[in-house]
Amino acid sequence: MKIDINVSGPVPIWRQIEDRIRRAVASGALPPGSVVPSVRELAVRLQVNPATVSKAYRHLVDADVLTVRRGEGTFVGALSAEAVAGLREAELRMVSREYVRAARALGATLGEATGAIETAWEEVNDG
Amino acid sequence: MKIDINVSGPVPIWRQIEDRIRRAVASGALPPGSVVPSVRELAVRLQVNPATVSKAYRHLVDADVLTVRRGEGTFVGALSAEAVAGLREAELRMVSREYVRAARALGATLGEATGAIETAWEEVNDG
DNA sequence: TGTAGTGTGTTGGTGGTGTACGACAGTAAT
DNA sequence: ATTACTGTCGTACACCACCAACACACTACA
Repeated sequence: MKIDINVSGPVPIWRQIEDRIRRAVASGALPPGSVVPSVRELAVRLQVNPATVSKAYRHLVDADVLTVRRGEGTFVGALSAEAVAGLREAELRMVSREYVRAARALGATLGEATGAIETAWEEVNDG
Repeated sequence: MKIDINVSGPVPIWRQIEDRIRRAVASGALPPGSVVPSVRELAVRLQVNPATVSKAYRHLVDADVLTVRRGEGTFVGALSAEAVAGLREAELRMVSREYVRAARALGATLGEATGAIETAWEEVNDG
């Protein structure tokens, strides 16, 4: 469980946390039923207020991704394998579309767009 | 010159405008020396305040992408062809890395990542 | 030559939304 | 009871977007 956030920039911290957790669940790195870092622990690790982390968790609870047992901790919900797979596919589709939109705006061809991905694939270190 | 913005959502309007203009310049749709829509005109078209557009333009001026001739209008700076190409490449590299980071976080393979791009390429309508 | 008119971008003041914080409340175990 | 953990509540602050008025440049016309 490794999370790094960008404090500056337009996207709120709690949303960054939400996205990371959601992706971790979708990827299988956080299996259903497993425990996620406590609000305080993650807050300390990210140099952030507990309430900020709590807000991200709450959104994920509303989306049925996490469940909270007060006084005990926060856990990944009891999602079926299909639900996890669907979550993953939906996430991948979303980021793909976003990238395609940007690439088209730059006047890139499909080959150029995928080529840029292959190049970036080497450069980006594993999370 | 066609711009659509998302009023809701976390990313500020002025930053959306900044990104669109920058990409238009990088793609060659807005050649060096050409005139960009006036602050007022774009403000009316986007249903937005002139000061908001002005803020976006000012950022692009600071980045040497645009130049302002007060009383006359705002123009794309006198960038060389290499500068434009560099701008385009930098932009493409940035969005590529962002996508790769997300795809890796989802545990996707390179083939799956590029495949998702190809799928999305068909679905996304041209800007 | 000067003066009004229309175009341009810019500035100070204001209201509102939402973030991130410090302090608080609840629960389990010792 | 007390301790140490959990998640949550009210609030100050920052930032965004709006509004109105401003400063500058060119043109038309008398």
